[in-house]
Amino acid sequence: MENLDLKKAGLKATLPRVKILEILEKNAQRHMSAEDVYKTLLDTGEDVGLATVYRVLTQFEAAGLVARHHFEGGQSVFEINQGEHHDHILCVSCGKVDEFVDETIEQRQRAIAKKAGYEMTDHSLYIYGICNECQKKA
Amino acid sequence: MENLDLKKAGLKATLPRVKILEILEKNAQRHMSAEDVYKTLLDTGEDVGLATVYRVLTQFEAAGLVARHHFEGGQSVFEINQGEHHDHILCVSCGKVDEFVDETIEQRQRAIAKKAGYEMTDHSLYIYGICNECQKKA
DNA sequence: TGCTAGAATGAGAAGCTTTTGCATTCAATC
DNA sequence: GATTGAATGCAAAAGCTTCTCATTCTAGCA
Ligand SMILES: [Mn+2]
Ligand SMILES: [Mn+2]
Ligand SMILES: [Zn+2]
Ligand SMILES: [Zn+2]
Repeated sequence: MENLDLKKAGLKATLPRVKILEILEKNAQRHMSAEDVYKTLLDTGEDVGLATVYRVLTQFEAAGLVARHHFEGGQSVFEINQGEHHDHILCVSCGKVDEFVDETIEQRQRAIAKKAGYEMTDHSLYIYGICNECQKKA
Repeated sequence: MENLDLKKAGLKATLPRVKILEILEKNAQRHMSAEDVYKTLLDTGEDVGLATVYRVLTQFEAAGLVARHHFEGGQSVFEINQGEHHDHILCVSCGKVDEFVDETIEQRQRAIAKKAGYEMTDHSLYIYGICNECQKKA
């Protein structure tokens, strides 16, 4: 029940918020731009404004419900926050996105931050390359 | 002599290109946005258009003369490409930027890409945190 | 269940960064 | 110094995101 998650996050259970959370949970596409979410809403027959999609996604981010990523090439993309942190590897040719967790890297990052005198708050790591299928095509 | 670098890169030694390369080499600020470069040009009395700054920086990037980074929060920033690749750690409070190289992380990234079936072309790693000075202020 | 107050929404305008079109200017070569 | 294609400047436009404000809706309570 999405309403509970929203309540827990201190957000009123409005129709746009419920629907957007639903879309992100349904996971048709794990990483979606605001525009993607907006189009999905329209396809579903929901009449929600794009501005609201942006507002809601930002609120979800602040509430910790979703994570925002900045993949190369422009728009922010969002994904529902379930389970633990992970990083991404992307195909620059077809746009495929894979996820990974590497504890060694996480550790090194913490060490680097500490050594540089920073109190680490966040980090972002993207690996870009050509995926298997795209290599074959070339 | 900037002209040589430009020639080597297959670029005509035009005034905008020479001046922009100069600015990036002079290193007043290691990581500059197009706007930063533009303002510096104006301050120097050079009458170069912002569009040209963008065009030139993109050409420099393609030629390998500069690296483009996407720090959190908007504009692309550029830095002259001297020496080897490095990654960045940024203060989310004052904007300070530090650089680091970690061979362990570089290695792990290559391993991850390989394992995922990607031919790695690039990667970007940003660590965000609160720097020493900003911690004291808080 | 009906009301009310305040929060949330939709539509469009606006904001920012970056790119593009085009007439003009310039760098390189002869 | 003249020639020619490349480079530039300006203004317009594009793309993504945020903001404004009148209207609608949710939550809480009578
Ligand atoms: Mn992900
Ligand atoms: Mn750097
Ligand atoms: Zn691919
Ligand atoms: Zn700081």
